[in-house]
Amino acid sequence: MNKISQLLIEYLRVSSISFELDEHFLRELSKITTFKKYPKNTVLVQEGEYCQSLFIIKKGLLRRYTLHEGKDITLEFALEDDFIASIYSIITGRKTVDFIQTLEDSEVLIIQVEDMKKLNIDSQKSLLIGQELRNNYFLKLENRILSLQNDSAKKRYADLVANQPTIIQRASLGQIASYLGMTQENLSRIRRMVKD
Amino acid sequence: MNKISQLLIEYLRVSSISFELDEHFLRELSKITTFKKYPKNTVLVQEGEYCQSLFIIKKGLLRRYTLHEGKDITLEFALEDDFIASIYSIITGRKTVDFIQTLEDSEVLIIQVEDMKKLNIDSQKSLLIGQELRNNYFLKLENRILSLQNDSAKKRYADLVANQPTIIQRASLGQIASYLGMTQENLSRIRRMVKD
DNA sequence: ATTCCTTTTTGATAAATATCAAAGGGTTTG
DNA sequence: CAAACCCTTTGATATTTATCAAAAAGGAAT
Repeated sequence: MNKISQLLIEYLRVSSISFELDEHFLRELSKITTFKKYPKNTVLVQEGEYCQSLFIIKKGLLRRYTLHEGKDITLEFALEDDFIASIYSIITGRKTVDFIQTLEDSEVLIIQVEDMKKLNIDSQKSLLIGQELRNNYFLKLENRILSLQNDSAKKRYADLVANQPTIIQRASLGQIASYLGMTQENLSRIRRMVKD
Repeated sequence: MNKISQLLIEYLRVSSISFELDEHFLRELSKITTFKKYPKNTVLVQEGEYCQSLFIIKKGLLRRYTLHEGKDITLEFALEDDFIASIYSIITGRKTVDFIQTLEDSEVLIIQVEDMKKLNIDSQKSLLIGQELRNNYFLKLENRILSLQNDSAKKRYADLVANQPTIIQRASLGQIASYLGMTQENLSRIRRMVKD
């Protein structure tokens, strides 16, 4: 068993995927998986690219963002044992409208989704995994919508502190503020209020 | 070919599903599909139920909503040839936290997702359909997030008018306002401003 | 039409958030 | 060390949005 299989197994154990994957499947999957290290602030994916890559984060912190009317808007943070991708591009086959960058020195596993079709594996199994990934993602998005739709800026910040406390320390104020749908000045003031 | 098959075929043709379904598949699917009419303001699904139903709307308008801190919050509208469901409950198998109601006299096809497992069909095919439904849904949610995260109330309203103009006429002000994440007083004023 | 009920609009005011400009605090770099 | 840079904080003000209360406008039933 090679290093990449090992890392994949670790990922599957830690992540919310409830699947038991057999050795054969893992061996096949590891064939199309690469392991890479990137320094802080590296842009892995850029607007306008056709991006079918799935990044599984073994170490570090990544961010997906877009330019909405010229402004840099954070769409998503992804920590150790999360994955991140331009799902829009994977689904539609069109050029991505997002960027993905590292916010820290990071180590990732990269899987080209299109390569999965070439594997000698049970296609049903990979469909089921895809289904589970989509399900998890969906639950995240629904919560995010409810929060943006109804909660005050203060509440949204408090929820982020409660649910993803390390992001507060590891990302910049502006990146967090845009993720929460507010200006960085407002977030700065909220943060001060909460501290006291 | 019975009436339900007919309706299913129509749905598949009109909706964004890019699938060609063979007769066998349709015949099987129609076995577990029922057709029902409901008068306006009927609650089809209630918080606390285990709900595995998928509603395909042939006529009318439905709304999914939840009680968030006591307030009625619209999560989704669904028109003719949309589908609507408590996807949370389907995914997690837990009790739903949402309600689904008709806003007009409506006609729907109902499929119990759990029944699909019993069908004598190519399971790969049904996985692929599920995948496509999830993909479409995902794209909707991403747009919704971007809008709630960045746009002003005025812009959110304008986008709704542009993208789902009939909802403006068919749902009540309060239902639309909560969907857009604002108070109904604010929406009332915005609407007046836009008219002039 | 009259009553009753619900929804929408309006008004006055308060609170939340954005904007713009400048100052402060670090860190890196020459 | 000073200069340059980036990020964060602070201040003053404007804008947006929410809140609360009441009036107006529609609909449905009698």
